[in-house]
Amino acid sequence: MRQHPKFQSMTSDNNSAWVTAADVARAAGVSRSAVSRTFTTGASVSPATRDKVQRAAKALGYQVNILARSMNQSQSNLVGVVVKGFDDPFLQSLLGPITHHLALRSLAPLLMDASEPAKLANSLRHLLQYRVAGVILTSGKPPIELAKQYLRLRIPVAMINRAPDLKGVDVVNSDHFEGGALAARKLLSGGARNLVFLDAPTATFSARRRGEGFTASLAPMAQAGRITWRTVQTGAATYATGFAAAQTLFADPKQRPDGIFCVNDVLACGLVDGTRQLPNLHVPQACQIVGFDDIPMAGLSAFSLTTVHQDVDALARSAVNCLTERMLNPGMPARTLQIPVKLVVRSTSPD
Amino acid sequence: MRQHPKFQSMTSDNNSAWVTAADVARAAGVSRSAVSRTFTTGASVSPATRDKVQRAAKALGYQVNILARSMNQSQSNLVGVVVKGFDDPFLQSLLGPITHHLALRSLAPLLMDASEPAKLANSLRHLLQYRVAGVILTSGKPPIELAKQYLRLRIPVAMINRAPDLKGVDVVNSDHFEGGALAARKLLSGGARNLVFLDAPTATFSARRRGEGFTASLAPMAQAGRITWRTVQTGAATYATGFAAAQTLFADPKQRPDGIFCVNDVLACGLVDGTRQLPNLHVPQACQIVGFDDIPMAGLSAFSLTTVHQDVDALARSAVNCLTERMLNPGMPARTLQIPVKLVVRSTSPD
DNA sequence: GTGTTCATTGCACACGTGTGCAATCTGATT
DNA sequence: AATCAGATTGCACACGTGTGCAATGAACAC
Repeated sequence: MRQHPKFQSMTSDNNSAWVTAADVARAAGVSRSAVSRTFTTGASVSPATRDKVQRAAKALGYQVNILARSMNQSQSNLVGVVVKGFDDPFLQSLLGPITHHLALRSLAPLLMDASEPAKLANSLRHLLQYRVAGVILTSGKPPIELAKQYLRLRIPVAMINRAPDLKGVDVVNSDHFEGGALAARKLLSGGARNLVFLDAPTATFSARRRGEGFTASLAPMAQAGRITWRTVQTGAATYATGFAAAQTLFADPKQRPDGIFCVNDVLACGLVDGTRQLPNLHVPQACQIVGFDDIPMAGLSAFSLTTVHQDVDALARSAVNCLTERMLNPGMPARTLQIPVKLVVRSTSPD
Repeated sequence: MRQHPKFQSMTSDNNSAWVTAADVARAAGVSRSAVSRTFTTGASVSPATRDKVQRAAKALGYQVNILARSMNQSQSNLVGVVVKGFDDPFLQSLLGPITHHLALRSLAPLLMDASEPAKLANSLRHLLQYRVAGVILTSGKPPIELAKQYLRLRIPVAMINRAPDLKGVDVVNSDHFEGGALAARKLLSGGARNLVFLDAPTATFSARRRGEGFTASLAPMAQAGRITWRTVQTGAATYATGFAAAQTLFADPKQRPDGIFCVNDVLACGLVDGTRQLPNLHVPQACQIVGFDDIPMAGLSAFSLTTVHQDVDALARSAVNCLTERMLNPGMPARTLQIPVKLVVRSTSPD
């Protein structure tokens, strides 16, 4: 409820609760501009007035109104963070670093859920209303017409682990291909000769690259006839699916795999758990298992999974970097960054 | 970089990119007020003009500037969500529902990390700058002087699973006491006679209540000398700690517990895993284990943990409810809500 | 035809801030 | 002492929106 002008004098002294720069100025005996400049980095204020202002501000409990500041320069310091649901452990582990690196640049994350694809467009529209300074997409292909709008408005967009198919959008990816290759080489050096790539039907860019890296490293020996390998499609990439896969993978005694590369850790952990139920099947002696992501669960002694580690901190840092650099220089050509991965050897593979 | 007035006519036609209500008004041939009213629920606009405006808005890609709206009514529709780090699986599972229920009321979560206690005060100060419509605290005791400031500014604050020791702040808690009692009764009915409450040193309100409920339910039989029980303090409440606890708990063959209540699931899962390494110790035959929280990991077949389920959706919904009600009626007396818990029986207890 | 009620519309002000411009002040140099 | 350069300050405008108030117009009853 806005105050009518004629009543304003009655309420301006207190009550309205929110302390404004004008209040501080009055208390400190300076102009409102001085207050503004005190709280603006790089502005010209004498030490004396700055001191007076800060003293008064502290006494009154003044906080700069970021909304007003944002409107004035017609851009907020909010960054939209779009996630697909909150169930995926890997995306969860991305959230902390993103928040951290945004905070380092005094940006704040505005969380948006786009679990259903239809929601994504709405999320992006909502973010537009907040005049976000940028957007980090951890999933979902942005609707093309909205992407153009973002581009036209010069709002930086950065995507993590997504296909670099959108012009003008920075992409930060783990080196999924190399990760797949690492997994393949580890399995081979561990003695595996009948290999399986356990894949899920959601054919994401990351998953595809992992598979490509895996099979590329297998190709020479496969062509020489020294190993066999096949891809097994599961249901959704869940723990339960991985658990169930143990049954089917080892059902045929004549065709038992001795090395399995899972497209991600959730699937792999389920598989490890599932193999425990099977008689005479010791991991890693009878069969090695390698996962991907290195989510916290993979490190637990219940699974102790050998896996390909994604550097979530570097992913987050690079994405935020892309945003801030593009904020300063909107015309900058789009980049595609590769973040190195590394193999973490635990108990589901020898050594 | 703001445009100088004399150049404005050169740029106003396009370029500035952001479409304002004035642009829409011009295109639709109506006043700017009409545009504003079209996008304000409950305002008075004729169907004819509303239609013209919406058509023009769509054509120009107009999005209401929420920052400007917020400033005008001197309150944003951002809600601060303060979490302590992003590692705790239970808090992670709270994030989704909170976002969801906020979105239902067209509020957006502004994430703030307060992993170090010192950060908490800063987080709350930052939120003040955003003129947040409310704050949800999932951890950390708010500094008393800042709390007063929030109270004075009539900013609703809701806490989840915290001690209701702050006046004027709504608190939503799971019924930890009853949860502890449920665990005790389950263990007793399963035949346990030498009980242990596995606690962590972080003496949070939730943990204390769980312990109190547990011991209260044990008291009668303990006084009758029919059972024994003790509290065992571990290190930090982590998986590794729980894993290690298995060794020490069963070290003395003369004093082996046959029923253990863990203060949370992470600890319990570690313990379950740890007991697997011990010879001749079958869960649940030799020893039952009950956890608390029902985090996703507890349901995995690797642990299949009997545990006390917290209704995260109800917790989130209630917290958001408290906020919105208090936004409408700031003077409302503070409430303390109890959310029922329920026992989820899995494989670490009989039946 | 006249008077009355009510929905609709436009004007203008307010929200709280950053900042260009001109005026003023400070201190050093000639 | 006079001059000048540079630092500091205040004024006023702009950011984009919501809304009270008065004016306009339509619909309706007599």
